[in-house]
Amino acid sequence: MTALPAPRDDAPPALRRIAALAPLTQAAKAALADAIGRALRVPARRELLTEGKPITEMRMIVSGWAARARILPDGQRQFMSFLFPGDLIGYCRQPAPLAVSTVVALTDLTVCTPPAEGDHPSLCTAYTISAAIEEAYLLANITRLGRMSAQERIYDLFLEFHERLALAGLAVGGAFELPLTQEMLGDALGLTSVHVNRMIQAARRDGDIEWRGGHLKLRHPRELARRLGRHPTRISAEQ
Amino acid sequence: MTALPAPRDDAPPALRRIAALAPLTQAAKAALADAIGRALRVPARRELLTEGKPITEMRMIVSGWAARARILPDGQRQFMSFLFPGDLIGYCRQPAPLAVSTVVALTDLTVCTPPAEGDHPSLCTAYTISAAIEEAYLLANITRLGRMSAQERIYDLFLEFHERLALAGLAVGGAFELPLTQEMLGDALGLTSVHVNRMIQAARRDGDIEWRGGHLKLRHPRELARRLGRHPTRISAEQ
DNA sequence: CGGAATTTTGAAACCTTTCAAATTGGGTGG
DNA sequence: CCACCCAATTTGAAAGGTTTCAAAATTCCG
Repeated sequence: MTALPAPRDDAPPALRRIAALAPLTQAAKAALADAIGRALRVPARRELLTEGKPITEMRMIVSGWAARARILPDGQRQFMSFLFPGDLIGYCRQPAPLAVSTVVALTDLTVCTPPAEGDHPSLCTAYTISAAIEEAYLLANITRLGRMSAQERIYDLFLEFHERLALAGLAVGGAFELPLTQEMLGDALGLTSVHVNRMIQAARRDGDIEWRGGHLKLRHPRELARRLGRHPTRISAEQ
Repeated sequence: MTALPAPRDDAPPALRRIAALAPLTQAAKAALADAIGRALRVPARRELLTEGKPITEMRMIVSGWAARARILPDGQRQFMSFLFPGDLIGYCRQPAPLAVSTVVALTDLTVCTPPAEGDHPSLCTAYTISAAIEEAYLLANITRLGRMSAQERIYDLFLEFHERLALAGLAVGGAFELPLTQEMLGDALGLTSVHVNRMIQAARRDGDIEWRGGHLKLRHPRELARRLGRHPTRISAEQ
């Protein structure tokens, strides 16, 4: 009896995510794995892109969390979206692109320079799908900010984290590492850290979440999603 | 003495906008003008795309206003962005795309099917730039919703309208046609129509705007932009 | 001209922010 | 291994901005 080739659950999260977006050829997988193997460290707080400055190179997050942000004249900060392993940074198609948002490392990161689009058509498809998904999450953030209460915003963002991290194999059973401060959550949700804190405490009291030591567990992700009327993000009819 | 070819200020606004994004070949201009000439009417309130449904064809707004929207389970509506003459609808690169937002006609529209990307490389560039600009305006909306007061949101959105309409030649001297109800503004700004109304009245009292009969005039656009710390949207170092 | 949609007004309730200060927690050096 | 320090979390009270719910006034359109 011969063993079937087992699905590689031990593949790097970044590779897992990209491979989940579009079927990759063996060559494309190898090229991406190679790039990931040569990833470099970036310390927390460092900017990978700065709003208004030219974008010279595409990057991919290999490990850690980053955020797209805008800084207002008065120093306030607004996060546009979060970036996880497998997410692209500076993927643009127009000539001489300028960054429309700053990208900042929220934790210590490792980032790599993924294979160029031209080299592997199957990777090109995955990059395109990745960009489309990212736009969908921008829209989700607009809806959160425009139409949800503070409590709903927090739950909805946690569910988004869960959905996205699961794609890279980084969330199991409603639980995942959450290396954010309550102030960072506030920067994403348009709330003060004080109010985020109060709503988190309410969520704990209600038995909806556990969050200690950088580890978050959603007690009833399904039921929470139902309460919020939240649907999984889909951008393509395929698969 | 021979007359120089004068810039065609009488070109259709949609063509003006696209031509302003990237230099177009004569053939591309002709093809686009031809498409615009065969535009069709779409009545107000009609949906041009529906969230979750397949996208079959690309469109371009020739005249009128539309919006990208999401409808929540409880019937609330959130506008993601507005679409003006020269803006693209359903321009996607991934296979079998599904609409991530509904697109609804806010006024009676005319829309056309613009030339496919493959036919004119210069148009492809313009489409790409158009998509990048649209993303920048999504980010602007996130910042508005997350970090601005009601009054600031209204001013900032009006300045965005001015900037975008000017590109198509539809705004002069700080004034333009604004065919929105205060409820629609609320749907974009995450506010109730009642509060939009109160803030609009305050803006009138302060002498910052005039708005009657669908016609809006910003009294001091420059000074208003300065007060808000608003910079023009730039996505490319070229031009 | 009539009816529907939109704008306007008021008062009270509600959610979120603000400002400060106290407490907790994690990491570092002695 | 403990003490210390800084960052992050937590708490309270008061102020503030926005929503809610009606109802009235106005405007637009057929």
